[in-house]
Amino acid sequence: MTDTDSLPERKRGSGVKMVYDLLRDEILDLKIAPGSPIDEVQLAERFKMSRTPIREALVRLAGEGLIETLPNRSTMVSSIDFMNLHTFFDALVLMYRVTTRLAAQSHRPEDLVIIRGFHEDYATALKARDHLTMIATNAAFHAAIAEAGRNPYFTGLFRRLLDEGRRILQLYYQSYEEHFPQRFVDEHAAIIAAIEARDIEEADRLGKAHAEAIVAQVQKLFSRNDRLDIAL
Amino acid sequence: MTDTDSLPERKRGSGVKMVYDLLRDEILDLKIAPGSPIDEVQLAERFKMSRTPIREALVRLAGEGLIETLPNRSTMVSSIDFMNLHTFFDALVLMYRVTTRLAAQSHRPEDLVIIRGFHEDYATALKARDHLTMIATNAAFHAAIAEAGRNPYFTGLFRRLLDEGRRILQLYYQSYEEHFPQRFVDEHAAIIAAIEARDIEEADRLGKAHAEAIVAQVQKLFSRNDRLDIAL
DNA sequence: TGTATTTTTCTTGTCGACAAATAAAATGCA
DNA sequence: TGCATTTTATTTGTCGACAAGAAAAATACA
Repeated sequence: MTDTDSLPERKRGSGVKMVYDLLRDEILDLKIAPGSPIDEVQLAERFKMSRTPIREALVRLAGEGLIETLPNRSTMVSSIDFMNLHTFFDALVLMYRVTTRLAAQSHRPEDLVIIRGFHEDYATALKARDHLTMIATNAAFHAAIAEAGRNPYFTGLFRRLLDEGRRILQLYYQSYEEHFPQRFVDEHAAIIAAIEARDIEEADRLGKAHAEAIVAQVQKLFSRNDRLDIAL
Repeated sequence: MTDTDSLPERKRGSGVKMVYDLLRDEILDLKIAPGSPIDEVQLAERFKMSRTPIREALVRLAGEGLIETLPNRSTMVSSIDFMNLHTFFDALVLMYRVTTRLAAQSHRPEDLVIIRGFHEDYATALKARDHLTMIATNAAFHAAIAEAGRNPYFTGLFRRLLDEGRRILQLYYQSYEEHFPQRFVDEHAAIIAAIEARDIEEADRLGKAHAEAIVAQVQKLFSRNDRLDIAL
């Protein structure tokens, strides 16, 4: 509830970004449930600004598929399409491979500093059993690898996939609390090593294996839930 | 100049889409040159509506990277980044492969009808030597193949790449008027056949070859221009 | 009581106006 | 004349208000 208590003064143009960033995080952290309605007026009151900048932020979020807008009617947080999760996984695995591969090929020394930073943040969050931070830093870690590959088209799609993945992993850890795989930290380390060694094929292989391990784990959970649904 | 003379009456909500679509086409057909400034007020007068819907259309175009907005300053058509064309080609070739492959795997009979439609439109435009239509229907043809693959993530990125490709091909044909490759029509036909036969590997191979042929041809031109630039 | 129609309420899409930020022009000064 | 500073002009970002559309509520009617 203490969102914008601090500064009633904002710089011109910063409002949109603020609303966009905050709403985006709330959606990706599942603080707003998929399907929830989004009320422009309510947001305007909350951020103490007019509906115009709110609307612009919403248009941008809609452009990234994070919210859906029914003309003349409501706008709501995009629901997760469980029926077509496989398309998501297909795209995710391919982008893991491509970005890791390109990073091995095109990275510069300074990229590795950033990547290692997120790697350590992830390990720390894992030890602290802090799901939210784990998920966010994991996404940041792989996004940083993609950036090191220096292909904005791949980076753009991959970011979108990682975002969607944040919501799915959030769901995952909510229903499956026990599992905190140290294994993923080790795999991250191996990926960094392959990138640094500029071993493209190895980076590709590790990226693929890493992605498929995550996908398999998530699929295991959801298939279990599927069976449950049928049983009920 | 006779853009919106006809209907001064528009339906609520249609204005944004209209401006968006028209501006998008003008950008992709190079009717507005990259780097050109975009004036909100001017557009508002031209379409006889207030700046609000214009602005929303611009925000969406910016979201797709077709225009660039400098805060508090001007907004202009995105320039083509010739220095990093290779990232574009990398992404394009991969998406050609992936989408053709997936189409061979997942298409339904009705998809082929649509694909064949664009195929014929393309052949017709080629015979008529109508560049603009050629380029647009070529993009539509491959977008239709992507749709048949039924992976919205790939389709989304591919559409973006095909859009950007429209601008580049436009440039290409402007400076290199002679070449109207019948070859591409034949390759399209071969791709359709592979998709229909559900021959995934062949579709992949043909998609890759087709993409690389186009890339090679465009690169040949631009490398020639590069040399010219150096000579001057 | 149940269904069709009207009325009301609520949300969105659009508008015109104003204010902040920047660029351009004008002025001052050496 | 050349440069720094002030003034003006232009353009963007934000605001409050209003009207169109759709959903919900209320009413009429069988």
